[in-house]
Amino acid sequence: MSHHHAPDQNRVLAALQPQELQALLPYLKVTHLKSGELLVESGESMSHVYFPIDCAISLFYRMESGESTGVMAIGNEGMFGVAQVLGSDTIPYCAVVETAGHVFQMEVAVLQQLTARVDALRSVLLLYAQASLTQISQAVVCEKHHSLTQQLSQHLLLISDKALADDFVLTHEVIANMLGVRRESVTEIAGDLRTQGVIDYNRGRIRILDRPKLEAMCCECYEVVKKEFSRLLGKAKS
Amino acid sequence: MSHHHAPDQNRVLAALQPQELQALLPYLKVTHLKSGELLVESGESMSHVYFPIDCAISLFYRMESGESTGVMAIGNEGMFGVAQVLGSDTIPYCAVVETAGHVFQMEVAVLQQLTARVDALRSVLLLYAQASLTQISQAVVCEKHHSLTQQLSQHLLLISDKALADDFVLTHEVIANMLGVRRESVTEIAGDLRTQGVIDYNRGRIRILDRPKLEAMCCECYEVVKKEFSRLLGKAKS
DNA sequence: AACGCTTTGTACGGTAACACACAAAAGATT
DNA sequence: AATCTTTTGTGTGTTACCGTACAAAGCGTT
Repeated sequence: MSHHHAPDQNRVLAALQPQELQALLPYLKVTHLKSGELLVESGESMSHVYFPIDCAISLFYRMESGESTGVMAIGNEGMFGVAQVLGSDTIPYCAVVETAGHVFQMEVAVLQQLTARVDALRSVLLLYAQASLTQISQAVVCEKHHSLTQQLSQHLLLISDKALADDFVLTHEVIANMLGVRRESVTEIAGDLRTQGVIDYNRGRIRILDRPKLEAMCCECYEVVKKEFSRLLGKAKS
Repeated sequence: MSHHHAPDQNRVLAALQPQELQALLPYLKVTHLKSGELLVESGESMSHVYFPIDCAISLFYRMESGESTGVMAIGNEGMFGVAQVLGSDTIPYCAVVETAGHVFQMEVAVLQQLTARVDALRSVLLLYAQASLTQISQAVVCEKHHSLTQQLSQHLLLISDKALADDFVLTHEVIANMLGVRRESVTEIAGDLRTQGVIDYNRGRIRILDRPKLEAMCCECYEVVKKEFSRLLGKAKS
């Protein structure tokens, strides 16, 4: 991965026609996001939208009880800021960088103006909104019916896809938070996966050793969402 | 409730300015949907979109194992057919009528044309799409952290809101399917609620006796979603 | 080397919801 | 009245994950 980032490394941007992408280019700026960085607080309006390249941004809901729990993760398959495209300045969730990496960022106002004027741009962003709806819907199905083993496997695959790497920085604690379970439960299942030679990990760094096996362990949800993204935004490059 | 239905009984339609609503009127047709009716199969394209008046439409995912499980329910606060607005002809979920009632229906093609031309209409529909995203996101949070008692209470309130009535036709079986739990679990919790005088029920008919108490029993999620709908689409009439 | 912080490991009782099995009751059908 | 179907009730053992507590190990800092 060179230090130069092409816009088509993000699948939403890649779904645009060359001329629309050209129109966007002057307003896209590559930035690096640090792990744990808080992008926006629940209910606050934001200055930029983000098109991830090789990082994962997670949305969290802060419960009245004080704890927070993950809602979804966004990576190179999508964008953070659909709400702004759909006409809402804020969302009731906060956004945190789950794994560090790069993004294309763009000012909200600029995107909104372009979206209003350029039909083809709007079409693509709305298709992503729909893909996004499917992604969350499938999460509802998944957590109701699938075991923690399946969910953890799926989450590791998703993070791997977003980080563009087989290994990434992520503690059991952070995963537990995202999946809405105890840290100890993650440790236990992760231990099983390690015993079976599917993954390895050490102090916050996880590596996927046997991807096919990991895919076999996770539920249909992973594929359902993946297919829907391909259908709506076109096949991924890799 | 008279036999004549005004468009503003649906909150998405009610959010439109008078002139936009006028433009839609010729294409809206009131229909009655029977309980259990299958509106569209997973992956099939549909001829109409629906703006519910006093019924609930549920989305279901058919799992590879054969069972199906609820994803979300749609009533007078929304519409069935956002996917078509966002540019997708199909979704990977099927739609079933959970409680019978009336809808405004409209041909997909007509809505798509109007949406493309009329900015104000598009704005409102996209705001609903965003509200919809919040609704599902909150479902993810809810089923992870809240007890079945809370979820059942919430579901009964939601159905009551959609049916525009304190009592409605709904068996434990159907609720269980929607919430993704066993029928026996629903029977047990519902029995508790009945003992406490919060609800009463009999062979498929449920009545809410003490709404305030029921609201007290359910989690914050109900209010979070309600507020977000109000913020995006304006306050409800009632 | 000593200390502290972060991350991971393990153990134990508790509980909410599960799977399965079957009974009872209320309407519907003949 | 007898039968059938749908809906609801109940009981028994099982399981996945929880809450809590604490130990061990890895890494950084001084």
